[in-house]
Amino acid sequence: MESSKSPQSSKTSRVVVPSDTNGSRFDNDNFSSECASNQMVVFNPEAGDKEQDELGESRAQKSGIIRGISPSIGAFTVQCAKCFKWRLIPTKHKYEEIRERIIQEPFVCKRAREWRPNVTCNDPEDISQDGSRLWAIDKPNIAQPPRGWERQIRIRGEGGTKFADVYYTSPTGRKLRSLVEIDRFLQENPEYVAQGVTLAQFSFQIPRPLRQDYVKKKPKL
DNA sequence: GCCACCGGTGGC
DNA sequence: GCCACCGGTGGC
Repeated sequence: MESSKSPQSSKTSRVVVPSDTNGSRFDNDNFSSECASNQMVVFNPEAGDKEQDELGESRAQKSGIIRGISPSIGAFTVQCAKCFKWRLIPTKHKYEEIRERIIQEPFVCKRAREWRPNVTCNDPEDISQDGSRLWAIDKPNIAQPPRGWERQIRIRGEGGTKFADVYYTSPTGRKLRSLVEIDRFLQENPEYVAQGVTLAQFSFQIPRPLRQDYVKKKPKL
């Protein structure tokens, strides 16, 4: 019944998930063979912000991350490898720091004490997998961007041919869309190379949508 | 005129 | 078949 999703005015844009359908599928059904602890997610809070009020930290996000940096991504959250609860990460920088070594150092609630002194696996999760938001599963172990550079993820609208785009903004404000462009930029601006910036510090891997039908299937002829 | 966004495709 | 890359363009 869900296979025939009609795009309905995708004009509404944004990346709000239609909700319902299957909220239970992700519970603990089984993140299955895949090691859930490796998965990191960014989500768009657009649809609901109830939980936001209950969390003191989310305030900082609201003014900081959401506003100024990326309208597409509302917040960053990581799943505890032990209890499987989702913990909000207070800053993008911290998120990127965790993501960079998520495989070698799986995230656990205890680590959230860096910004939430007494949190444990017994505390309720910061955010739940209800269908009210768009969840994007990020790729693990992506290098942190060089100092002064910013890596941005833009989630595309539902029904498109692609889920998201990644681009980097240089310290000078230049937006770069591919490794080819990065490489060219570095050649034209050797001072960054002198600072130690290398191509290996960049990745254009995009996250995957939790809902597979978010992206339009191939046209098929 | 610029740029954020989306679609198309060539190469793997 | 997937995805890295880039061209085109509509909205500001």
